[in-house]
Amino acid sequence: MPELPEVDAVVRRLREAAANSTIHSIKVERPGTVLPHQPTDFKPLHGATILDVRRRAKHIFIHLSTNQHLHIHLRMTGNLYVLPDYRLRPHTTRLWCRLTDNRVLIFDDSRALGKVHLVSSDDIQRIESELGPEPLESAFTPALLKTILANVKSPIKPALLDQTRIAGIGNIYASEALWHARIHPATPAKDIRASKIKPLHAAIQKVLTEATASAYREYSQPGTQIASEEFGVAAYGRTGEPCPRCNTPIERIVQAARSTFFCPRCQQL
DNA sequence: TCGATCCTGTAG
DNA sequence: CTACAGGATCGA
Repeated sequence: MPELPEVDAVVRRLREAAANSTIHSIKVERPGTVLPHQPTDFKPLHGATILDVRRRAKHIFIHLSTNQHLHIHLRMTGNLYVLPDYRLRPHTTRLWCRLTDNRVLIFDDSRALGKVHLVSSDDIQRIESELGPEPLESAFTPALLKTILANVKSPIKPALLDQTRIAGIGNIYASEALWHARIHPATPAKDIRASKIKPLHAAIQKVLTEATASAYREYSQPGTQIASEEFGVAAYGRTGEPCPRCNTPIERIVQAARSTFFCPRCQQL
């Protein structure tokens, strides 16, 4: 279940395994995965070479020698990896690409919420233009964060999940960043004190940087399942457990239909 | 800005 | 059995 650090690790692993490989054939096991396309739309890609694999926020783009791109979003449970033979694919495989060396690129997604679309360079430009800045790039400064949050009436936690504001923060690391910055998740974004902007910016980068390093280590083994077990979670999923800073029991609330975890003592309104 | 929705799997 | 899951979109 990927957030940005896991997507980044998946992309890196895939690039190493599949760049410069040629697609022998593509099989769509579940048509809903490729909607609005028809499975037959992928036939012209047979024989195409994978030029590169990259990501923008949580969107993955596989550039093909036909000058088309596979636009992949893993959503909640998607995963991408290469196996030595197509017969080894799990039953939750939604689409797979057999490569000319007989290895197979698997799009595995148990909940089937993820998507694989065939797009043009123009489509990619449009998709990217609707996304906020990458939280780990140098353009994302405390000053920019301040601008992004100004006038935003919604609570900070759901605001951090809005990909048009900042692109790449997900539910776990939003909770974790707010815990590190000692900000209550229900604080209206525009009301975050100026003195808290820098700590929040630092917390976002710290959490994502550490999670990325952790995801790289976990995914260095081919075929590793998605999970961020090595990353040291402070609050997420720890309802009732003591806050690592002050021992107050962590609480769970629901915001915009997503779970939020926080320390009611360290993170006050 | 909220709730429902797309799906399946797993934990309690 | 029910509740919940790390995402995103749609309509009310």
